[in-house]
Amino acid sequence: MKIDGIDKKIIRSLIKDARIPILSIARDVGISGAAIHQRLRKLEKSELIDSYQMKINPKALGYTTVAFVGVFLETTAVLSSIIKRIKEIKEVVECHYTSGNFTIFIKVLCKDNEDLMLLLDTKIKIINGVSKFETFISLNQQIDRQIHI
Amino acid sequence: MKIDGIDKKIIRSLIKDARIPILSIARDVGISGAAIHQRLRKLEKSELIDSYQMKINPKALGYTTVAFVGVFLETTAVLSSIIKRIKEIKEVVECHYTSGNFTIFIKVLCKDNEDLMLLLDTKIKIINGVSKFETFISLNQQIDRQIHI
DNA sequence: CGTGAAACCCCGTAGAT
DNA sequence: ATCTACGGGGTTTCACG
Repeated sequence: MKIDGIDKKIIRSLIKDARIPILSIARDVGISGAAIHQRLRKLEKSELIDSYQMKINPKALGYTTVAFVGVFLETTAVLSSIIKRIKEIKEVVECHYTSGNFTIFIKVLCKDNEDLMLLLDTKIKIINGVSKFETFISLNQQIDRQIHI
Repeated sequence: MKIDGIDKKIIRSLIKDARIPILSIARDVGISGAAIHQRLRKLEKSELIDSYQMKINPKALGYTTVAFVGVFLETTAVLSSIIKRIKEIKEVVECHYTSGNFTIFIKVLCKDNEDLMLLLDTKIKIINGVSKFETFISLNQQIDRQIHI
């Protein structure tokens, strides 16, 4: 998959604002709307474009606490059934199977620290196969971006 | 900030596909385009909507390794200057100031594990004030979603 | 890979309910 | 808060270079 300078400009525009009109990109770049359209179709088919998403601001919904939880599993634990249980926890936004100290690693959003404690206590701890976990609370997110194009 | 069922439908549509036409949402929901338009304006003003973003698939660019790095800082370290150095590393997509075991916690995307080793060795380790760090490689991401609406 | 034209569709606003 | 209507503009496809 090779992308040229024009593709990069299209991608950068749409990363900044996914709802920008193609014709507006076309004017910026200096080629016709039809050409941008054609390139976009190709980029979409190439799987370089995963999706176009509206991004919600969790703080506006009262979710002010971001935390990472490293989970240790018992050797007898069945991963797939644990993942299934974790998926049911709506506060979980990421879940990774990891090498390193932990077996799985999750990112959660909670309304406050008390809700986080409650979540750990009533939703994580009780999952069968979870032996222990370690929590890291994000006091401040300094960087949030996509891979550089 | 109170949102009703119609707002939720609008938000869910746009999380799934940020480029969907307002009129298409209108037909789904069963009210006019003008009404959807007005609701969207309100949602945007409320800061519930952070942005509309095209999401890139890093794998299509050859970035196959996802890792988290917990960094310990020396007590004398100046946070802001360290963050500044970290921002210059293009593979870093998230950076959090955390409570817990680590001082800062970052998420990185690399082409492969060798590139990750190189990054840790030549870009993280050498930052003034970094005393040590711990790496967790994501072997598989099982969940990637936004807060549930 | 690029173009412009044509047909179709959408957006944003205005004014009424 | 919703509607219809409208004018300006956007999207998509096409034949062609």
